[in-house]
Amino acid sequence: MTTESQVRQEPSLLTTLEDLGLRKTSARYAVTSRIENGSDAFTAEELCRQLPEVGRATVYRTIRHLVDAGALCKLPILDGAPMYSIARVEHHHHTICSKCGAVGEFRHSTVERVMRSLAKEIDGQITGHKMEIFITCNSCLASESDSSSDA
Amino acid sequence: MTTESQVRQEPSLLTTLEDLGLRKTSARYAVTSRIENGSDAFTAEELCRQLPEVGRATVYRTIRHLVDAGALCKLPILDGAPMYSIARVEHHHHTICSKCGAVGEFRHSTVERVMRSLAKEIDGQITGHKMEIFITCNSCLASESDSSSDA
DNA sequence: ATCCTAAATGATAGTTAGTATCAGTTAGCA
DNA sequence: TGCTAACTGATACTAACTATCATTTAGGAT
Ligand SMILES: [Zn+2]
Ligand SMILES: [Zn+2]
Ligand SMILES: [Zn+2]
Ligand SMILES: [Zn+2]
Repeated sequence: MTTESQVRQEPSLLTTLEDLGLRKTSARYAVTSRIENGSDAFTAEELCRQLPEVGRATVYRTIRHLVDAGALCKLPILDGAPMYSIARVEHHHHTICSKCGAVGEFRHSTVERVMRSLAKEIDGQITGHKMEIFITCNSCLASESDSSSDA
Repeated sequence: MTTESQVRQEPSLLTTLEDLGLRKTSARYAVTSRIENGSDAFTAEELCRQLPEVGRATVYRTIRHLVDAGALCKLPILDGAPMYSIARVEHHHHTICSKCGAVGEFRHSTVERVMRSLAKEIDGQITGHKMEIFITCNSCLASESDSSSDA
């Protein structure tokens, strides 16, 4: 009856920081809860704006800790500041809506299998990979068809 | 006898710019030939340093034209300025050596096929994808095994 | 060949995104 | 309750661009 889902409660980002041996401060509480309560991917500057009571340096430092710990993904959106999103699954890839910037996470064994098979084709030793799928998300598709019906 | 390779000569980056309706200037000649004669991927700032006679704004502008035209790839190396490399194949992906930054290009139909099959799994409409494989390149592997033999 | 003009250049100033410094504050432990 | 290393945040700084604009130039017209 003591299933894994009961034992392992969702670890908050603040807990992640504690587990790194870092102190539980009010600034860190503010940053991590803002990230967890926010609905989507965000940039460092956005977070700074949303948390004027926390110093910029602290916001950036906290993000860096979380990225290093693997609790946040850093997504390089070309032309502009990188976005961050909570890493919910260990190894995964991202979908990014080119219209609205919504970020999704996915994992598919086929992708991983193909990666392994590429080892033969590629010179040197593979140490990792990254992949982003660019999409127009459903809500952007919906609003697109709205405006096209006006024309 | 008039094979395609004879008709279609390797289009230089300067020609790419001309084809965009841009003028053939000495600054553009300097930038494009430096890129073509350089051996590997480069950053914008590197190019500026190598071409002190060309204004920074012009270097950046020229790079942007070439990226827009698809003649250069812009690679987001996390933490730092993006690197650029000449796009030799239409659609392709990159290998990046984490040790020395060497950039390679590859294309494999399996990857593209998997992408198409992912359409079912993913919400929204796929518009494109990107993929980077991180490697330790052969020359970095060689120098690694050198130093380990010292220990 | 020379003139004309829009295109291009490059010095400089400005912006954005992030890092370093460091005096003051605070968490967590004794 | 006090101690001290960890942490904070104001400020200054740097890196990587981007905007401005007076000056120069490519390339077509004559
Ligand atoms: Zn969207
Ligand atoms: Zn993967
Ligand atoms: Zn290498
Ligand atoms: Zn592809």
